[in-house]
Amino acid sequence: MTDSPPPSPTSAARPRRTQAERSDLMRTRLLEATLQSLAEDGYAGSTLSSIVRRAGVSRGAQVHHYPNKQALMLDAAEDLLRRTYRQLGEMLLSIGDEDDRLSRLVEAAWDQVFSTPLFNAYTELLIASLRDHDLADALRERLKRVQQVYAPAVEHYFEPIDPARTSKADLHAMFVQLSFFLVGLATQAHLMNDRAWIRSHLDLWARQAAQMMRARKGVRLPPPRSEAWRRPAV
Amino acid sequence: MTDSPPPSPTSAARPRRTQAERSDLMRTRLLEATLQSLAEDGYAGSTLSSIVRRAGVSRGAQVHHYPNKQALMLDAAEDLLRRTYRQLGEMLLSIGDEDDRLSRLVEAAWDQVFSTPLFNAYTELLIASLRDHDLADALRERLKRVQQVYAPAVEHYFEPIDPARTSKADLHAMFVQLSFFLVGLATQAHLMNDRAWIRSHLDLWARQAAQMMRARKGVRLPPPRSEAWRRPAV
DNA sequence: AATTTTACATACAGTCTGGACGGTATCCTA
DNA sequence: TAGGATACCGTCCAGACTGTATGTAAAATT
Repeated sequence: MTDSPPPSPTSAARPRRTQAERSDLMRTRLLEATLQSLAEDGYAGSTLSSIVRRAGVSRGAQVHHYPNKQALMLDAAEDLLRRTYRQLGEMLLSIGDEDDRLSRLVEAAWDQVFSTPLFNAYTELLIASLRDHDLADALRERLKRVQQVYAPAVEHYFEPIDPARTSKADLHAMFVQLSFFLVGLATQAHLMNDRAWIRSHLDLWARQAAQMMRARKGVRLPPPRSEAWRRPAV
Repeated sequence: MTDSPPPSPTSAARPRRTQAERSDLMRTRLLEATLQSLAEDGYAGSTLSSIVRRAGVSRGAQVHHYPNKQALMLDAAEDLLRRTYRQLGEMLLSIGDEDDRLSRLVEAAWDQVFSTPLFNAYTELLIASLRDHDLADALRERLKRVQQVYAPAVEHYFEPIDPARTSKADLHAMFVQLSFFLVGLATQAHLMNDRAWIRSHLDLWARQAAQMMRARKGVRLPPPRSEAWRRPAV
């Protein structure tokens, strides 16, 4: 996958870029600025003018790549979910193989994903999707992908304590529930000015989940990566 | 607390309204329209023009009672939380004294509060408060009140199964967690097109909570109402 | 090297928003 | 019942936002 700079060895002193390079770079800058803007200024506050200003490009560049605001937002949502996707994967890999895997996981999820500014952008898109059905479709579609990464890892790392009482479906449901809890927390954490308080709630969830499931013994390898994992884009 | 209509017995054929009556009615109409608009059109979509149109009043009336948009929104938030406050109270009273009080409660909370359009308005205000600090202050303040209604009811209706393992604080925390879960659900339910799926998640929470707590036996009276309950306004 | 296509820039048009203002109707008080 | 206060109305205005139209440079194609 290492692409060596082909025919032109004087790439250092080359101001010439291929069209695709120019486009890619421009799109990247626009998406980055859009997500930052969403996180900082919210959905309504993210006007095209402000995004372009933030990205340091002209208004014309944006309109060239994205014919209207919705197109930009859709692509930004796409990009955001792909990032979150990767981030959740890295988070899963970062948790060790100790017995307190549950509490480690929930804390890592909060620290590395749900409490980050980037996740604020997701929240904004989420609320906006209540009324923008195209956006809702895009989010729904991508959300399935994220769950595909999530799901196999659950069974890889955890098992029911009492299989008679707790089904595998329950196990998965627990983590879906966790994600909802974390989303709810993310939208209201700014009203609860206590950091330790949040910790204690994360811990409570872990203790509570520990009554239904436990970490599998001797699991040292990371979970199998789903097909969708590697695919770079749609 | 029953206020008898005082000196004027000919109130039926009286087109004259007192100034206070006029103001109250106007404010009520504006707040009602604002909350409806928040729920249907979102925070950004709730412009003064649209609100005024929805309320069927003039632009001047609004500006007379609320000098700027923020004032209107703050009062609307106030009103919304007071309504939610009452609604949660009624919900608590509506649950019976059977043993499945837990699952009844979580379903009632979802059906009667968190899944309603009115709660959408709350969601909008919540996200808006991420950037509007005045709004955040107002919400934070009022949220405490709601929790004051919530808290005593918890201990009134439920008790830990194993007091050695589950503290009263844990009990309360469980319900805080429930509310966060429900908020998270409310913001994403439109992406999960399955009604039964939601039910099953509510049920899972109840089953899970049932491992830590149980309904107190023989509790037939409603919980003691906190001071804040009756107070009509700030 | 000429020409076509793509990437980017600037200027402008139409719409909408929030707030201000001048005027009128209704109510209260003395 | 007269005069002041309060409630309400309709319009105007400056700013901002989105989308479009037009122009220029850079790259690709022939």
